[in-house]
Amino acid sequence: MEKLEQKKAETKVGTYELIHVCKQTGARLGRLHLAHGIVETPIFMPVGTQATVKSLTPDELKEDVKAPIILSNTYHLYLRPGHELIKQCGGLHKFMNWDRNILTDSGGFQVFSLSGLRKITEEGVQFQSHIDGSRHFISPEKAMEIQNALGSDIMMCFDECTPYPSTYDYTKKSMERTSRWAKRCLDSHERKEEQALFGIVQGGMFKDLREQSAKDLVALDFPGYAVGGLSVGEPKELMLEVLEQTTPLLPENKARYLMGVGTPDYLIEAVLRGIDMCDCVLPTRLARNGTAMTSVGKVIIKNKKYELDQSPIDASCDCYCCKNYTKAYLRHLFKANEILGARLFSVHNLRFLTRLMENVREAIKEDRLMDFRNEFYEKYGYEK
RNA sequence: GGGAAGUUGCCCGAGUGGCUAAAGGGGACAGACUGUAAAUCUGCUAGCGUACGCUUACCAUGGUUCGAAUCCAUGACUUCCCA
Repeated sequence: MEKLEQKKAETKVGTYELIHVCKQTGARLGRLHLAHGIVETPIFMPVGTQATVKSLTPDELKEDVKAPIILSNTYHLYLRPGHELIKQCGGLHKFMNWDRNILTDSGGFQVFSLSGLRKITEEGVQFQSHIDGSRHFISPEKAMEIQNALGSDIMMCFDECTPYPSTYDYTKKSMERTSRWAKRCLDSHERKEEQALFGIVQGGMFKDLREQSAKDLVALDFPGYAVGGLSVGEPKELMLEVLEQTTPLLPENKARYLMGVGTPDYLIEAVLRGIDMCDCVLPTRLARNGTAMTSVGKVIIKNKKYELDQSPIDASCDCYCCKNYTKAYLRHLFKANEILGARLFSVHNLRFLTRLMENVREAIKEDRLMDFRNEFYEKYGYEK
């Protein structure tokens, strides 16, 4: 027992342990060693931008969803309540009462999504707060300082999520800057023993730029790598093509994280292409907007056809929502704008994706991920 | 019994002569959402037609007018005030 503890302490944070490769597909089953526990991969990570997975308690995330890791966000927590405040409150885990792992996004996505409010230079990004319009400057060093203060288990490099579509020239310039920023992030990261810093591959939809980006980042030897700049509006086929070309460029002994993907089909396709981790706001956002993800496709609960439906959202689901409530009742909650509806759907959608990944891991272990995929699509109503 | 105000599409409500099949809400119906500026946003809501369009529409009936939801008369109903 002592020996095991010792071994655990010696395992560097961010260490990826490859357990098995699916003989049918090449998909990876693994374990990611982090400061707040081991994460079995492939994994879907719920997003809790503002130090809360919207509408859910940590207990619900643990017991109902069964999430070992969640995301939070550098930019948002820096603006409100402020990373120094969170540090003074004992760090992000204590602050939000979450004792499992946290991955913090760097704010790179906000460079993309708040494009009307910022200006990018070599030094960093000048932002105007979306809350009060005040001006702020986030550099790679600043993003590291914030994430060090938050104390997340996985930190992300400060990058630019290149918009789609972008020209070759812009994408190249942006990708090269992201590479230079990655080096600066690595150099200014002060808590390497507790916090694993992941690099982010950019390069838009251009093969040679993806190659260059991967090469630049791999040379810096991060404990894990993300594929960024995908799922930003490009067609699915293009996205899968770029992903398929990008993951082989990443080291096999490191975790690979596809950022921002969250529909069941994208998750499965990502795993098939060698991805170990995904995150997305989609399940929680859909939940609040009244759409459930189910094994037979999505359910827009406000539709009239569910008015008297006495069945659960998903009969094959083991979540609290599906074990206790009918579609008719859930429809009523959403029509009446009752907050419980958003909560129950959030539990369900997150559990649905978490369970999907549990099943994916099981299928990889048994070398039948392609069969699983085909069966899943059959029921879900996707063409293969 | 006397006086005043009012009656608009599923509901509330704007509109006081042509630009009105009628603003704006709400509701209903449908859709979108992918490292969260989102419990948000979009479409649609008289009938028929893909559409130019046609038909029926602003309490009822009659009238004025080239033209009426809008002006006049009568009736019905609603609300308020005084007895």
